[in-house]
Amino acid sequence: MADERAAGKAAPRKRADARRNEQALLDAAAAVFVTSGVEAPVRDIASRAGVGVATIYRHFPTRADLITAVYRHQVEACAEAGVTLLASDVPPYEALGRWVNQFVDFVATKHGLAAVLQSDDPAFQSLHAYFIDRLVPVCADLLRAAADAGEIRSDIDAYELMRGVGNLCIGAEGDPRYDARRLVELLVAGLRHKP
Amino acid sequence: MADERAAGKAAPRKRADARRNEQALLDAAAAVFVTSGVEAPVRDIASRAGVGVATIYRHFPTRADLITAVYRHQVEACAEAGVTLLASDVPPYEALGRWVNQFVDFVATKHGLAAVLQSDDPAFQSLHAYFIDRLVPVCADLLRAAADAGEIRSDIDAYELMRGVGNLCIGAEGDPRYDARRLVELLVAGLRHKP
DNA sequence: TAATATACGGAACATGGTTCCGTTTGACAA
DNA sequence: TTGTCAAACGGAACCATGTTCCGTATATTA
Repeated sequence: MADERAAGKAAPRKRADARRNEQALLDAAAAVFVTSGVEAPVRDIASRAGVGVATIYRHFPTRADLITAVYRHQVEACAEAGVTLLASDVPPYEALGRWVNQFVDFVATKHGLAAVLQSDDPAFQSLHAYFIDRLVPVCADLLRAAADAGEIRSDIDAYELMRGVGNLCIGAEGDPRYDARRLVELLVAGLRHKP
Repeated sequence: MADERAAGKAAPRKRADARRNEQALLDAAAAVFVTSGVEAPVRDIASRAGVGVATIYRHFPTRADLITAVYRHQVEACAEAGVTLLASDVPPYEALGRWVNQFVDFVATKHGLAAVLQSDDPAFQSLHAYFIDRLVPVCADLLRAAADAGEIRSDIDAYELMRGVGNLCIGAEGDPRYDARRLVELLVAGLRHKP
């Protein structure tokens, strides 16, 4: 957060139009993501924001940066919710289950987000990394607590679980026969079977 | 299988070069899929087969048709293995588990196949449909047998389970920290928890 | 108000799927 | 064997999308 000051140089104030456009882009992207999914054409986002395409790249060097920026708040909220749950008096396994459900509710409602999170397209690597960096430690804590309490098996890695849950969210929209929540519940229930 | 004869008109024998090219394309596609994944550029497949790109579309109207053709044998084998397992004296839940593992071994080793199976790109819809049509009924039988034997809960649909398993296979290659087999085991283990 | 760095827009480029069209060729009959 | 022609072919052309470049416009500050 204090990165630029830490670098020792006073942060040169951005031009007003630049700040305005950045916000317009975030708003436009958020709106377009809702209707067309996170893989919507860049041009759509640009025109919705009333700017040229280059302006997107000027503010968000990679597509992943834009997506990250749009969802940053929610990812942070999710991470914090995990910490809160862990500190609460909810039993560890239930805390884990609730937190995972919250994560699923977040991801599964963002059209295409889950797919892009697991995509091996290098353009999305940093997005994947951000989610992993931010959420895996939280998940690990919840997982450890439940394991320590003897409620679940202890041979599953938090990274692996997060990937699995993320994968289960793929295509969760638009197919009434597929309910990601139910499958994630199944997966989490599987944790209770000690090997 | 007897479709063209059923239509009443004698099947006009294809030209020799056409048959030759079709086979060359299947071979080339199989080889390219191994090295570059099923989303390899069409041009790569064409040049590997020594034909022009249009020849691909002439033989396989959609990309999905090509992929289907390449993997048809293995999908059939998988379906038949399920039938065999069901008829064997392996206990139903174990039969289900074994069959699912076999499916995972198949899908998770085909780079990009799992992702494409769940893609909402209409170009791949028929591929998705083929897998579903062929495998869901088999899965349903195995699932029902296990449920009837009281070994698992009975509120999970075969379609949903197959989608879940397929999803868990996404990105299974190239990430040593993610083992699709282990997660699928977890999911299947979750079936034993009666709700 | 003038000078300049900053930011901008849209054209241009790269890549990949798909279609079109003029040319080639296999099959068959004379 | 050769002539005919529908079948099949190759690759250029077309379209969509991500990304970069460059000439222009403008916010800022002196």
